[in-house]
Amino acid sequence: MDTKLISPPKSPAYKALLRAGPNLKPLQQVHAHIVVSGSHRSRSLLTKLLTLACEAGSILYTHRLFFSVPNPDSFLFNSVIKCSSKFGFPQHTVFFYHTMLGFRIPPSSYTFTSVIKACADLSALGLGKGVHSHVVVCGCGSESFVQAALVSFYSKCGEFGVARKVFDKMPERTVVGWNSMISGYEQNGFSREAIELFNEMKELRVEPDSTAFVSVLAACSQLGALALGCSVHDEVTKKGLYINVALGTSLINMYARCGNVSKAREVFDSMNERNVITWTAMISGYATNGYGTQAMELFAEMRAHGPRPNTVTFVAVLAACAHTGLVKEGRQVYASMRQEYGLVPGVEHHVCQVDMLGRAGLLNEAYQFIKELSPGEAAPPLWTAMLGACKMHKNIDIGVTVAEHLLEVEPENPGHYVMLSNIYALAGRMDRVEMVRNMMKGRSLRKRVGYSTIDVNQKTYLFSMGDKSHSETNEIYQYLDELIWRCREAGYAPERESVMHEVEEEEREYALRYHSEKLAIAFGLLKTKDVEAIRIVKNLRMCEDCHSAIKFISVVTKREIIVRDKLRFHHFKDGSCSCLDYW
DNA sequence: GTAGGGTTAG
Repeated sequence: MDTKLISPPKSPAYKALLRAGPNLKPLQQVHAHIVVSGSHRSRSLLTKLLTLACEAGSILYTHRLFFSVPNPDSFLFNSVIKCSSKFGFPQHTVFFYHTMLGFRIPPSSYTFTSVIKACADLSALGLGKGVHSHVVVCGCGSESFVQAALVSFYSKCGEFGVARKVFDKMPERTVVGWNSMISGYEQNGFSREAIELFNEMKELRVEPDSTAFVSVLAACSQLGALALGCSVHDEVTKKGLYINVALGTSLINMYARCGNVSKAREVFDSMNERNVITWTAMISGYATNGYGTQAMELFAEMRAHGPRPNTVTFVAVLAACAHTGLVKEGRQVYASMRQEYGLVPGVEHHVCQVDMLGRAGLLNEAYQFIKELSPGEAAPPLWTAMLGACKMHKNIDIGVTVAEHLLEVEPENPGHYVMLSNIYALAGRMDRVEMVRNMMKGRSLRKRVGYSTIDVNQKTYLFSMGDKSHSETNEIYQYLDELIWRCREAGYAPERESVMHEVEEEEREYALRYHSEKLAIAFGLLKTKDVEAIRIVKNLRMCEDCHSAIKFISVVTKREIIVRDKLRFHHFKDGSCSCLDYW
């Protein structure tokens, strides 16, 4: 018989607390009983009550309970520090930590782990450094739990070198220690380093757990590395790991962000537990891949039997409406945010609305929307969305006004200059184009360099515009020229080079035909078999000329081409694109 | 006579 079952019975009051659980009203009722029965002097009961109150989300009640105890001991302090950190009240954790020090109660490694986590949640670098010194003084510097927390803290504060230093000095690296560093890399955008470290860990015979897989899958998502992501999924399956919510969601996100939506849906359907994040990931996956209708269907299902949507869910749904031209639906969804769910739309939601109206050609309405929303100064992202719409619909007048305004407010943002110069180019005002370029140069603003990557035989190849660094450069350029020629025969008309149509900041001195995505596609076509789809990841948005050219390439080569750009996916097949040219 | 930590997903 299990010995745990014959542990001594708890007091009735304690059992009542357990029954109440982390629910405020029942807890307060039990509290009243405790007071009436005179057992409110019991530390143990109050400690349990306090942690449950905190878990219930009432930090106020937690404070009241804490200060009802005359001489709090280290046990009570550690409890309140731990639960406030765990249940999302990091600033209170710091407060209780300072109070503890004021009471001259020595902190332990248990105290430190919670406090460091709180500092990480607050991104409070200075504060955390102070705690770190204290850790060393107290002789807790070599505790593996404390070290893992420190690694995570430093990387969340962007102090990468320090995080790595702490990691390198760990005497014994638990899987959690590795995970801290791997996720640190991943969250700071160093996906390749994250994957490298993951492999290094396995070589040292540390078994990855589901958390490790979550991080490495996130790294694959960032890179758009489908083949690698699939092999990680295989590994998860072979290990027989249970697909918990985080792992499943991470898989969905990986497949969606690598362009394989149906596989993402397969994972979604196979999961035992799903939460808001899971649903949002799937909806957003549909939205970014151009499946607006499916996104709306899943959202309807979520409203009917899924978890309650939150503000992030609404960003995904509104983006789906904007990108698919579902104006009527978008208006309804936007209104329902407040009316049905009591959620307050934020800047991201407003941007989606402006984007939606603007793309649909309702420029005046979009303009009105911004004006009514912010009688004073509107947020730059709203004007940026408006500007995109002006360029799309070639509305030079509003476009120039908006762009000039943006240049005033954000003179450091190179994107605004590029947009303005593009609008001038559209209007044929080449003198103005030159002027804007000179302004940029004068302010020594650098444009972002565009590049595209493609994976062939598990190797990643990177191309930038006019790139000639590749060993097979001649072959690639020759093939691309031939390809473009075949496209022209099929009806492709390149954009006139005198008009700069590039959405992003690529040099116009280079011919449009050597944009990085075209180079990567040519390389992919040369190197892979006829049946495979070509998958490209681009760091910026695609220009209209490339978009049009790739449609023709998909016809003349009879290949499916999938391009992930900065914002979303383009699935090219038989001469059309999943974005329906509405991007 | 009270618990037990650090890492993870949109």
